[in-house]
Amino acid sequence: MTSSPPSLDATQLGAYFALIEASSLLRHAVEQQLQDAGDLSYVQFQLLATLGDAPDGSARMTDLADGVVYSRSGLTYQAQTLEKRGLVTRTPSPEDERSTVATITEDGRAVLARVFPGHIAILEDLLFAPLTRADIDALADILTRVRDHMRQTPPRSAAPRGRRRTSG
Amino acid sequence: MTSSPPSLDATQLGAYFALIEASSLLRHAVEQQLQDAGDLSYVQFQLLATLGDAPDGSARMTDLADGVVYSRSGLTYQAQTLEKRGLVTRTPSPEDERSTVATITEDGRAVLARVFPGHIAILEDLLFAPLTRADIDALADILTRVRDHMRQTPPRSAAPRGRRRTSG
DNA sequence: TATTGTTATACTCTATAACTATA
DNA sequence: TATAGTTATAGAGTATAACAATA
Repeated sequence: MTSSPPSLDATQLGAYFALIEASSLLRHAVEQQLQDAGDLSYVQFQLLATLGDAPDGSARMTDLADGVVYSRSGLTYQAQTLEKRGLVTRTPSPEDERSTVATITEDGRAVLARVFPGHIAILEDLLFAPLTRADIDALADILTRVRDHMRQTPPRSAAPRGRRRTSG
Repeated sequence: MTSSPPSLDATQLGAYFALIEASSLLRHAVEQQLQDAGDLSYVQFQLLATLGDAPDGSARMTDLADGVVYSRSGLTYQAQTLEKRGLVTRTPSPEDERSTVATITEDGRAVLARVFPGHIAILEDLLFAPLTRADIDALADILTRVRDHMRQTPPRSAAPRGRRRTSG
């Protein structure tokens, strides 16, 4: 009874389920490791890593929220948590007084450094171990395209407020 | 030892980030749709879908927990929620009095049916739209291997009680 | 008026531990 | 004693709406 197109073929279904389950298992394992090694949630790690990757260790809250979290209040919550622990600082932006700039601290970088090795070890063990170099190349290529496409495609029920700013 | 390679190459990093971000965006979009169309969380959908897929619409709680959820109490919680809504029933197993068997109801199947089209539409739009047939084949192949590998690899800190083993 | 960010709040989800009951 | 499941409970995380301040 495949009336309309309400159906996927077996391969599509397989890709979907495997994607969800693999990412779910990976995420779970990584979260455990981050918690054990650095008392960090995954989101917190993403924030620290994003800041640590920036040239000056800083980023505007909005940009952080765009890349990592889905709601502004969620980011505020996480930033507060990190600030209480002294892993980031928040200061008003000199250029735009409305903006807040988050900056990773030395302690923040230290936590990041403490957490990285185990993080990478899990990726090696869980994600890359069963893959060939060609697999990894293909996976990166395919998923990068998917991600870029998803970023461009606005959510069905676009929030009344926040826009995805990739439209530039 | 073997803490030697505390670094990944650019392609590995790309594959990892793309995997996390793509699955995260997809998950988010799907959760939104499931919520809107059927007032279901993703886990609840997974439970219903698993039951709906079973020959008799039933499964033991433990088996459900193994596939979908990470803790028993979490499954109990979700099963209760679904039961309150009349989407599943729970009955003691005749074979093993310790076990509980969850069964999807007609209403449960109806919700599933109501939710499916939109679910599939999102997958088409977000996940498959930018991919060729060959991409999808490759993705399914690679991620299936990854998932199977992850399933076999036990979590680092195994819970004192529940083993994640499919020791059947 | 639009944008940036915070606060208050409510809610969902998850996990741990203690507990019951059956094998 | 080991397994299956529930309950109590506590905590983390998220989102919405109201709010304040700047552009």
